[in-house]
Amino acid sequence: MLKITRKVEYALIALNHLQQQNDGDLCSAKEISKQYGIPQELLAKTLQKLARVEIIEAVQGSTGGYKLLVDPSTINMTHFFEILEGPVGIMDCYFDSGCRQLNTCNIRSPINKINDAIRNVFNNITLADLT
Amino acid sequence: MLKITRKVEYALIALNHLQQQNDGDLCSAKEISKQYGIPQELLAKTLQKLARVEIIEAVQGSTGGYKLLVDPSTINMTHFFEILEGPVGIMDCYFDSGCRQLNTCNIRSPINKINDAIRNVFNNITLADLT
DNA sequence: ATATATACGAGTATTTTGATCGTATATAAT
DNA sequence: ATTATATACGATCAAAATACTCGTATATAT
Repeated sequence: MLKITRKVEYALIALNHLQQQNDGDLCSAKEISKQYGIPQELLAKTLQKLARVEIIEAVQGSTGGYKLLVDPSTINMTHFFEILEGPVGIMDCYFDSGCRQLNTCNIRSPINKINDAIRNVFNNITLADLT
Repeated sequence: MLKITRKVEYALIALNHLQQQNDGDLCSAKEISKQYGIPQELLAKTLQKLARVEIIEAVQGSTGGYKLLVDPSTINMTHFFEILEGPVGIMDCYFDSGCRQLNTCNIRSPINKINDAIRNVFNNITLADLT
């Protein structure tokens, strides 16, 4: 309950790693996956997603890899999580409307307050806080 | 990601309901499950757990049911969640030690800070805030 | 050409969560 | 006493989410 996924975990580890590189230095998914003992393909997929939204830059080819493209202090965790996993909240009813209990639900308002509080926590933590 | 479970959701709905009863009035699991459209057996199991830790009282027999046993403002969400689901945190490494990445992990300290922030949010919300 | 990198859709495996079932016990009402 | 209806609880089954892998394509330095 209330756990982040491996995908997010791996992304955070990788971004921390990229932050510690000298400017312009590339790191491959293989390299990172080996160093931290995480599955290469899964990490690669996640980094590809981050490359698509231009948080990191992907360089193809035999000496390719990834490097940071933005100032990490400008990316907060709510934003980051939502790139990888969709809306941040402790219940789905907050976002979509497929809930059969919606009409009779007696905890919507407090749940919304909790959601706001959680999102607020994540809004105030940036990628730069990882290091 | 970061979702509470149905078990917890159902428990919150039920406790909200119990809070609205006149003092001493019992509600059965069946009654509550019908009113909010939630599975009776699952709700019952959850209420049994809460009865075991004496947050609610269970009365057996044909006119039995559950009623609140404590002042809801004395039970915070961290405590409540942990009764039903174990340790509150966005990653397990914070609690147990089965993680193969522990030694090489480069995000332990920031993860711990996030955990503390999340737990702090839940520490400051009580069952009484549900109503 | 070869080796090695990213790109990405499809597919499989595992784990977690959600829900149900069977049986036992308690108790009010008949 | 019997019946109806409650809780108690372990076991089990089903479904959904998550974690991971594979195959194929493309890019590029050597």
